[in-house]
Amino acid sequence: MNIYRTLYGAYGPRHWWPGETPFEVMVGAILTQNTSWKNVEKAIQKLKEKGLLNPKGIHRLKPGPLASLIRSSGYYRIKAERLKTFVGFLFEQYGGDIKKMKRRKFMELREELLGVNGIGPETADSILLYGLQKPIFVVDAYTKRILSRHGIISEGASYGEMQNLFMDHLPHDEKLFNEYHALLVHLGKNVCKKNPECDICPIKGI
DNA sequence: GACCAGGCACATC
DNA sequence: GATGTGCATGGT
Repeated sequence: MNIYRTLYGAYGPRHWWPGETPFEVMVGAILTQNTSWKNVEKAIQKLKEKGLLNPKGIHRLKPGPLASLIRSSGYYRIKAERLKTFVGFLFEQYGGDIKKMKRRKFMELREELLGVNGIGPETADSILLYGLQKPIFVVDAYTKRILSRHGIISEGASYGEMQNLFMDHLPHDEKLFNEYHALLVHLGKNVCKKNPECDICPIKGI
């Protein structure tokens, strides 16, 4: 919590995860797997231009054409399949209705998502937190790097261990989890990269 | 021309 | 359970 307060004091609210709709956030969560957000934005933009950035639009597209639209996000063939699989799940279980999905108990939904091929823990948690406003903490490469570099966790720590570290010590508040993770990403992107020695890192020594 | 970026599945031991 | 590999574009 001290780290959170320090980061918030340094950078203020980040208003994070760009995306006009929950579905857009979910698509972004899959496309950004091991990929820079800039490349994902271009792919999202293409889908938008074609009016296909909605469950029906993706559902009707064939993998080939979908792959060429999302080419800029890398791994485009496998990601086209993953989007198709996810949207297939959305229609199969929830009739293609995000609102219906949102009404599901979220820890049970999390298990369902993890069962979908192409959705791992980070993607599932991003969908839940940033797409559906559920109180779950998202761990990503930035989070892991920052925690291990400051000696808060060991390098080999698992996803669950890192997630529990936050969730065991913080109130389960969606807004807090959202903001906290966003601040960690901001720190990772804008500070750690330029200062690998951590001299100017605001959370040094906390 | 390396190296990296908001992972995941799958094979193998 | 741990470790290794394929997937692919675009920026530095």
